[in-house]
Amino acid sequence: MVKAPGSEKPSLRKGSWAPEEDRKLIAYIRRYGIWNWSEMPKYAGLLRCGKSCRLRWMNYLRPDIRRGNFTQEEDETIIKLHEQLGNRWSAIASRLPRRTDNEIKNHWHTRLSKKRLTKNNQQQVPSVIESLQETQTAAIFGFDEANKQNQNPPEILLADPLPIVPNNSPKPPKVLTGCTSPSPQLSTDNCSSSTSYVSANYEEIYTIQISEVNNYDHPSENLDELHNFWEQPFTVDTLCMTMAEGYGQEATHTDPGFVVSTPLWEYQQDYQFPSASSASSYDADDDLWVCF
DNA sequence: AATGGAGGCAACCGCCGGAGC
DNA sequence: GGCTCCGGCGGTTGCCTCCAT
Repeated sequence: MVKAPGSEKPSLRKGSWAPEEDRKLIAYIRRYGIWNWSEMPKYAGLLRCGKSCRLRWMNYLRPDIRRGNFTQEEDETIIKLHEQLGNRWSAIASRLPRRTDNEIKNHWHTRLSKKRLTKNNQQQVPSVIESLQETQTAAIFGFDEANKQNQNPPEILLADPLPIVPNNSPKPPKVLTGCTSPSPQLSTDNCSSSTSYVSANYEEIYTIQISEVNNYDHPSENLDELHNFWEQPFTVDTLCMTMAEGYGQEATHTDPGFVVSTPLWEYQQDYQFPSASSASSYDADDDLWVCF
């Protein structure tokens, strides 16, 4: 039996992700959201399995991930939670804002388990851990009154950064109602030194080229619309599609219906939202800033 | 400067549970 | 109830970098 030309499945790539692949994945998710991991690679022009894409996004490319060294408070929290929960890394990660289970797991195996072993051998119990067991850990999980600027936002502000398309949708939707990747001027405070090209080239990766988007084999895409979207510079205005845009209208961040979800806000903390004129408000239920 | 070992971490693998049919 | 698909999770692997020799 002879296979028809082109009928064979292309072999899937494995191993480290190239910057090009990262850009494609980010561009696609920013455009269409997450609708089906197993189908997504095909449309995004990636020779990767869906699981690989999901892992890459969840553990590395998501804009709301904090990277870099763990603080002592985080270490102590992990140790404490590990005592309570065991190896349930996802449960532990859910208590540590912006840290992934994979990162915590690696950190545990490479640093904390040894550290803990050493301490146990010395028959010592860290006093800080004891105090943590007795007191509320709000200072770790939310704002610290004494040092607000260096703390993570409250957990409630860290909603999923991207619109989720219902799984039963056979094709990506034409229009999204939100787009919340970070601005290019990311803080490098939390980036690890040089462990990965992504840390060093984070900004570059978020600069998506129009040609890459054009390569999407997407049946329902309007390329002109795509051109317009990607030709715009990265600004607060253009990073956020608006409800008005959903109906084919132009809009800016001051227009009624302008919506920005908090992950973007998180990266734009020096941005003056129009709330100063009481024309907008934060909707905690939907995790959005809305203009009126 | 070359090399080998150790550590760190991104990514893979296999399993499991839930949803849909 | 059984099957399939998909997403999530934890264990593990293997590559890369750093550092001591």
